[in-house]
Amino acid sequence: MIEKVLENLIKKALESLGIEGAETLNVSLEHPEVMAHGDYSTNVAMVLAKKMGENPRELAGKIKEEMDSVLQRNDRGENMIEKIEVAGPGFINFYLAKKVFENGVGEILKDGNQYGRNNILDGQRTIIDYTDPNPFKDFHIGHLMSNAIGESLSRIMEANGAIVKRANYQGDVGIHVAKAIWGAFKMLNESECKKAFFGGWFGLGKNSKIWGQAYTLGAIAFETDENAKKEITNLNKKIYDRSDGKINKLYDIGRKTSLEYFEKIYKILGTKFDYYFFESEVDDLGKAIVLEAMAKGYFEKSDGAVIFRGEKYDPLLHTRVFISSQGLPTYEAKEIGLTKEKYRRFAFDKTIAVTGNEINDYYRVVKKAMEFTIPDLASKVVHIGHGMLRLPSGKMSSRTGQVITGESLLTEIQKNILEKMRDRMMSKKEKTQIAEIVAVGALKYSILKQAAGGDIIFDFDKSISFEGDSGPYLQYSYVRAKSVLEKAKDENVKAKINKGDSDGSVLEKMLLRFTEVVERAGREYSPHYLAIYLTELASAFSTFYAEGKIVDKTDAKSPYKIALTQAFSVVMKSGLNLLGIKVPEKM
RNA sequence: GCUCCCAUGGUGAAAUGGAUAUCACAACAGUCUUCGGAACUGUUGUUGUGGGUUCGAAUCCUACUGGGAGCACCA
Repeated sequence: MIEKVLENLIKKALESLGIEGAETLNVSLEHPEVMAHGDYSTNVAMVLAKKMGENPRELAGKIKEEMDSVLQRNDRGENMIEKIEVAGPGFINFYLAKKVFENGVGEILKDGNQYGRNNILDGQRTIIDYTDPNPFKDFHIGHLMSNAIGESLSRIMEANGAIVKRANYQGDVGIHVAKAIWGAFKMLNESECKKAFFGGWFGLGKNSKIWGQAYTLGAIAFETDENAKKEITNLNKKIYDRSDGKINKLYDIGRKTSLEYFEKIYKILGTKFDYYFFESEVDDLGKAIVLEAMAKGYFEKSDGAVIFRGEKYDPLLHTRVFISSQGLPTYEAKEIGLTKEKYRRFAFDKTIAVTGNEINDYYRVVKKAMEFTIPDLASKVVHIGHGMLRLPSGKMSSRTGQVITGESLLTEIQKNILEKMRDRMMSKKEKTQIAEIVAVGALKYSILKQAAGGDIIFDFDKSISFEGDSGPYLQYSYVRAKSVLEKAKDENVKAKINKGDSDGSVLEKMLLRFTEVVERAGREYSPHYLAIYLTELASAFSTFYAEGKIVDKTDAKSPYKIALTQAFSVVMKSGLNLLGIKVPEKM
């Protein structure tokens, strides 16, 4: 809104100066890094000066003079700009009038939890595909990472006006399943297997742990024991064609308990998927599409396998196998089938897959192959590769059993938080619930605060801090605000915005930037802009909070301060919600 | 070997080609009869190396050094 006003002003000033061609220049209008430099700043003079061969500062001065006189001619009562200054090498800085902030705060209170929502994506139909754990294997911290990013992106895109469907793509067939089943048969004796067939056995959580161990056993044997390798390959075939009743039963139980266990985790994390896709339902489709394209010459046979020569189209791509020499579709072919199947279920304008970045290079090959196999969909496919959660000791591997499961990590964090809460006067049940919200918040924030592409070095003691730059810090600032509002209610001081109340504080300025941050986070698929913003906002509120009493009957500005506090609580709650983080009412 | 990604205070990170490189942790020095101290204020300290483009470079180009990932039937 205000950006439009400023852009128009710049345009008018340039027109009256007779400067042409400014439209095509790369002119920016941005917030100066230092707030003392004003609310907005433009580099238009510096860009133009280069083109016109003039001194940038002098030109900035001329443009500023012109803008001042444009403002004079306009209705001064409606003027939203307090002053304009030329600074530095030729920046033109704008300082907004108090009433802009007062109106802004009023708008936040009026819109409530709708504040910040916008329509820049205009109903764009979007599928976001994330988490993607494999049944029969552990749900490890890498899956937590994909989930945190995917869920947050989903919410941000929704806030920007998209229609979002959440999808989860899981590998329920393949050699990893055979490894786990093989391991399970080795680990369990006759009677345990019998019990397993009746679905009894251990609790749900433990059951999943058994599968993780079974997988590790099978995976190691597969690499070190030739006999075992043969048995597992054989088992894999039997799983595929469902020819053995005993195996089928164990497979069905394993698949079911795995998926139920994942659901439990999604509930804690706050994700509800609209669609589930399984490899077993897209592999035939993917294979068929590839074979059809091979007839047209886009794929070729090599050593019995069907391959795609990516380097033919782009030197940065390479050759990949899409159908193995055994005739089984690989990940690449399945991904094509998946995309087609996604579209069949929900005709999307865009589909976004969130996965680990180790597949970045071959996703590029797959995308190129899509241009030939499913050309109408290929341009709608976006891949976001996130970094890995690394342990200080090195890479995580479920093959060697060196994993931290998502569950154990969350439990550990929750324990720390409960310890911190031990003096709180609350029931044990309430404490546990709050600790869960805070634990999930701490974990998600530590993932979302940095740009998605990079790795996160995961130090158990340091990464999950409850101070400063952390999820609990944000939740805590919200709880404090709520506490203030409680007191205001008790003392019957109501929020009110009077003309001239604004003092142009950092808190006011930050509050009004929420919408543009939501837009940017959506445009660049980067939740971390939001996370960073919320931390700055919380910090501004904490400073404001410490400056003096907010609720004070003797202070004429108290109603405005309460209004600010309320606006803060609204924005913080919405912002955290967009990160997929819940807010407790106390903690 | 080839390709891609990355390198920012002691540590972990941020920065749409813009002004004095921002934040947190740690360290040090302070604030506390309060609306919740999981807080606030202050101090110290940073763009891997060499060239180049630009009025202006952490950001773009180039060479090097160091790290990570990928490179044919796993995903």
